Amino acid sequence: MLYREVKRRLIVDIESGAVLPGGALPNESALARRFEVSIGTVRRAVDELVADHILMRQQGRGTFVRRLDKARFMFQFFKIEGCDGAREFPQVRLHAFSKARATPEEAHILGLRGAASVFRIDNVLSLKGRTVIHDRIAIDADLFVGLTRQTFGQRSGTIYELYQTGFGVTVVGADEKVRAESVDDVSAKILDLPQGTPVLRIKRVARTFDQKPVELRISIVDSREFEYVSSMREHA
Amino acid sequence: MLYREVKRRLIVDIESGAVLPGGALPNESALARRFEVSIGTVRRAVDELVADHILMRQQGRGTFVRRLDKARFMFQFFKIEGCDGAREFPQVRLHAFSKARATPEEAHILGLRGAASVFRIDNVLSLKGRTVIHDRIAIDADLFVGLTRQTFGQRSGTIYELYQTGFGVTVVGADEKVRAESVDDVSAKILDLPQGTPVLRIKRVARTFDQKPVELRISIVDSREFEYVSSMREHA
DNA sequence: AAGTGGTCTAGACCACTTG
DNA sequence: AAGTGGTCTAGACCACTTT
Repeated sequence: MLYREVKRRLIVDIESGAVLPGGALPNESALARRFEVSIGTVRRAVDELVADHILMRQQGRGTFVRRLDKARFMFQFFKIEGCDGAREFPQVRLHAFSKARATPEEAHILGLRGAASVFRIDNVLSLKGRTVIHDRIAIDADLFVGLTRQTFGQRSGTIYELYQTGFGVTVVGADEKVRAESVDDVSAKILDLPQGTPVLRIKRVARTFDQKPVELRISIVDSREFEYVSSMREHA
Repeated sequence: MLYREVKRRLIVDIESGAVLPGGALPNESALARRFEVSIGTVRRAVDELVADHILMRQQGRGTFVRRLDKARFMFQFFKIEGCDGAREFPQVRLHAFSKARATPEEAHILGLRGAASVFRIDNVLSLKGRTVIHDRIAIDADLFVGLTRQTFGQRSGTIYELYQTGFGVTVVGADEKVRAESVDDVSAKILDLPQGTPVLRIKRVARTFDQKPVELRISIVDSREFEYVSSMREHA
């Protein structure tokens, strides 16, 4: 389990900002010397971080910390696609931004104390020019100090890229629970749906290292022309 | 990529029945001699097959071909759980069994010629004593020669275990697409739901080695008290 | 005690990228 | 040409299971 220790120390380097997103790690022999292990052990630790989508290797160039850019977001976290299988990056519009006391459920899921504050962000996402997703996001205000409607609205990349480069919060995974329900009045208005239309309700808990929850997101999806996809296999 | 070749040859052994589900592989040094590679290369091939849930290693005992038993089915393929996170093996009741011409969609998805036949199997699944899932399964009749309502109904384990031990078809992965819709009349009756209740409609394509599709399954899920869960991370 | 998989090492050689 | 990651080898030593 020596390689586990190496992996842990590499994660510390990433979390602490010693190596920044997009930046290169020292080469394998340097890491082997520093951690006093063989190159094979370094490789095994890096292998896992590559499988976790944390690092990226390029033969002949080096090993880099992956950025949570569009391509990766689409690949790892965006599971809505057209009924014909077409995948497309959604157009995102900020619908509401506020700071408020966490609800008991939010506090419980995000692991906050009772009196904590959260930022609440409502987004409306469009695919093929149609408004099909209504996202309600809640994040710990103490983890994203200084976040404002402006910094959020003016971000250049994905939301998770903003978390990562602006606040040092790297989302590494998420759990989702999906159910069918009749659209509520608020989402019906946003998605321009008749009352009672069946929609998907997706509850996502996004996590950073050590499975620590950092974001709660409820997505309401008009699934008449788009679907939620899930693949159950390891290697593609 | 030598280890890929070793992996391929191990898969041939499994598909051909040279090593049966539950049976042991030769030990690592024997495999290394047979394939004329080093033990490390054998290990890498086996590592991937273990990650794919095809093989299982037990230190001190050996390496075994995994059976598609309940435990594995629950872990890998059954994604419905209670809203409280409780997981339970469903009670399954055979509702209908027939053999018929494949519809164009079935033929396309399963890769059959136009005139092919399929078995159609309707199952009703219960959790916590409540009927919550209606499954409609279609499989290539030419792949499951000799399957009857009796052999199906009298199976001892899971459906996928029957495929594996009875017909040499090992399901190794699946893709699912989920949408919300109003329950149709047939499923409404089976699930005892009022007309128009929102339900999940899950379309699963189960695949064997080389991604070959072997089963098409439509599941209608009453998601009022149960949810579809999906995890987006590599290592647990 | 013998046999199995689990981990780690040390190094050779190759493929690719950069200057 | 020099430096990087990618693959494969050969073997030591450990932990565990079975006999």
